[in-house]
Amino acid sequence: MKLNGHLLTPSDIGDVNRSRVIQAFCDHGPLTRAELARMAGVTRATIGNIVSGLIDDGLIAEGPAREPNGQVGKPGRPLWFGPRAGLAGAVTIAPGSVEAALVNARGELLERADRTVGTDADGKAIVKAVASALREACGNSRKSLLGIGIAVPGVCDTDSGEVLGSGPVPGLVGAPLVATVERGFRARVLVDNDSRALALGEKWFGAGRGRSSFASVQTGHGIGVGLVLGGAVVRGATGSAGEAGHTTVVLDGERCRCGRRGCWETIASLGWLRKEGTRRKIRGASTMDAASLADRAGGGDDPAAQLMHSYADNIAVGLANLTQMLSPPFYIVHGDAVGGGEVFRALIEERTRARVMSHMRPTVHVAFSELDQRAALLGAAGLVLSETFQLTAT
Amino acid sequence: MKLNGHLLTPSDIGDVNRSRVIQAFCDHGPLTRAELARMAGVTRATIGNIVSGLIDDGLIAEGPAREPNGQVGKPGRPLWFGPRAGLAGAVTIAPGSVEAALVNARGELLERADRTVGTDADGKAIVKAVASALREACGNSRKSLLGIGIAVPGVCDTDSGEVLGSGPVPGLVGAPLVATVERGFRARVLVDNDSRALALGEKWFGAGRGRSSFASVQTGHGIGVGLVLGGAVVRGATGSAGEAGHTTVVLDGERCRCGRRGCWETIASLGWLRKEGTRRKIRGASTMDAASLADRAGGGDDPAAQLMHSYADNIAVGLANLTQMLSPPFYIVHGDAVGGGEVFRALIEERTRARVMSHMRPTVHVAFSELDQRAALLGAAGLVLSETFQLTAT
DNA sequence: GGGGATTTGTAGTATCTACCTACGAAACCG
DNA sequence: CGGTTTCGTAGGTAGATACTACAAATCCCC
Repeated sequence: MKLNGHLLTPSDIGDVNRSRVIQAFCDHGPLTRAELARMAGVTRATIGNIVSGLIDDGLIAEGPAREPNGQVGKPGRPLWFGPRAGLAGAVTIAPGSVEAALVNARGELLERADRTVGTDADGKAIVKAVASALREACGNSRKSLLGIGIAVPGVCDTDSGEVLGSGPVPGLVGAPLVATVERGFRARVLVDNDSRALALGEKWFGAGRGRSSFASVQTGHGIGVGLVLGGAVVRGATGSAGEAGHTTVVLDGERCRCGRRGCWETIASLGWLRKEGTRRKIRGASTMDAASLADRAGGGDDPAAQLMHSYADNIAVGLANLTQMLSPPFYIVHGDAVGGGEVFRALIEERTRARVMSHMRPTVHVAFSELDQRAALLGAAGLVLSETFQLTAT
Repeated sequence: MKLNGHLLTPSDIGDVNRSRVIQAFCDHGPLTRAELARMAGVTRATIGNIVSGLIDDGLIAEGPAREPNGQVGKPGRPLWFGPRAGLAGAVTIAPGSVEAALVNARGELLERADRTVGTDADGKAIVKAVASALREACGNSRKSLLGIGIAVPGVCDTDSGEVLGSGPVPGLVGAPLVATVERGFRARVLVDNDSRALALGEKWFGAGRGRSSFASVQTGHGIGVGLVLGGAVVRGATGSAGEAGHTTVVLDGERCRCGRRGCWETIASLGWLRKEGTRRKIRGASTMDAASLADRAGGGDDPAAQLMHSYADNIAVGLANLTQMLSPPFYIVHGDAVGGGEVFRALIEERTRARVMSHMRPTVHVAFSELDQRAALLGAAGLVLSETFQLTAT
């Protein structure tokens, strides 16, 4: 029986304020003390005290004075993360492969390493590959890591560090992933679902910067959602939130690979696209994706254009449901759909707006992620940053 | 451009800690300083300082010393809200009627008043009825109100105080509700959607006490959801979150009153129940509800039992979708379904578990609200408490 | 009946933090 | 070169909890 997460102590307010300043650096890039003070509505002296702590820790460094730009007054000294500040180890695990990286607080990937494993690899083999790739990417920086983040395709409980279920990489379930890496690197190790990691990547390094609420949507073979509400990612009981791909949108619809019927995935995944393309007798449907579909639709292929419309509309069904339920004002789409380009993005946005109640239409905005293939690794690093610099919402 | 909601100041930590202590009193009832200190993991001296501020404000009072109960040591003095502490005005607006009450921090309804208005009343008439009912319920306590909370059926933006849309009470849209009441009572006035208000009522005075995340589900003619995640209610952009009744669960299903197709409401509302009952040729279907259905099913009426099963299963479709998406560990059901009693509750819980992925089944718990007809008014009061005692999540 | 043990609530001091005011430093302008 | 503007910093003040020590109230046991 605890009182909501203990009480605040005077030194907590320092931690919180330092965290907020750090987030401001992530959101806005280099800033002078005076700029920070104006943003926060406090005096320059206060900001000076706060950043002096960060400078002592080596997280923040003074850049060279900005060249005079015609503005009167003493020019400010820009502050930002040093190139080796806020180092985090980042790992992504996918069927058949493991990737690791060393990421700094600027969101730069300083080192990368990957390993291939058998698609039917057991937990031991995967953990070994993770440790090996991490050693290659982060070995020299082991001492200065804030932590190591691991993004896993499947359900996992970040608090306990357990992987509870993973369709794509069954060997991971129950594997001593966190414990082993923690022992080997003597660093804090955090594991999370890959869709949520993508959301955290966007929050720290992408289009989610400065937004307190948004949804990140992974498309492709499966659909997963990472929700950020009030600045924090929603994990749910035992980390099982975000299985949006397996929400029912067609009661008594097609059988889904999860065993249930009419899941969103059954009408909005690559699997559906290819099957539907085949049914509509479109050439090359069995290897089709959003990119090739958009190409052909743009080239005047009418059946392709119609199929693209259906694909966007089916994706919009789930986005609309999310909007009705939670009304996050912003969607960041990852994965296959991004290949469809601006035309496809606009189509998804338009169809989503059409599918929500009229008064919330103006609030719907759909963007495609610009983090490309770095997204997953940045997400794993974001996991570490979010845990290290915990922000108490106002 | 602001730094996330300003920085924390030393005096903020007092506010936060006082708020947390207040929430502890709501969650656990009367507590001594020593009990609070143990819960919070701080010394008794610290708690003594915190509560002394609350005692000075008149919010908390020392009760009579507990009678010695065989435990050694000096007996503690229980502290709790005084009977006239934390007074809030509470208003609920429904088609044809307005209800107001004076509620204290204990969750007791000290005064009540109601007014009837025409179902086609315009904004002016409704606002007048609200003011009149409030004067009767809270007139004498006007000076000591923390604020006034108003629960409205429809979409409303709590920040701006605007009612943006209301199917049941169209006259409210755009009415100067908040401004008028604020002027008349010189108190802070907060308006929110009724489903979210129910959630806040449960959070402060019901089964939501002490839970950081849960979902409150209103059943009956329409379906609305109030989500509490991390201690805060989810409002979404312009307050439009919670329209779960209008999420698509049957693609291309029946036309819904909202104009779209296959909304959850089309298969899980009283309207569906009565139509389906008629279709199945069940006597008295046109006025049937969960209570009468459960009665007849319990009396051995097989068609009724089957219909009840379908009703529960259809409600479970939406709860399962919520679970897949957000995995709140706890559902508190209000409205018509509560009439179905324990049998119906167990049925909904069982069907929801059957409809979610296997690993999250143990996390699903469905409860019926025990706040009965007070729920809405307590929710309106909870709105005031939540705004007054803002809690920063850990 | 009385001493010891246990628990409760309250002083007083130390520590942490942001706030406020004032000041030197560095640029622009005329 | 002086005036103006802006930037960063130093010193004192105020608010809050942490810690230690102490008086008070009850039970237990001899």
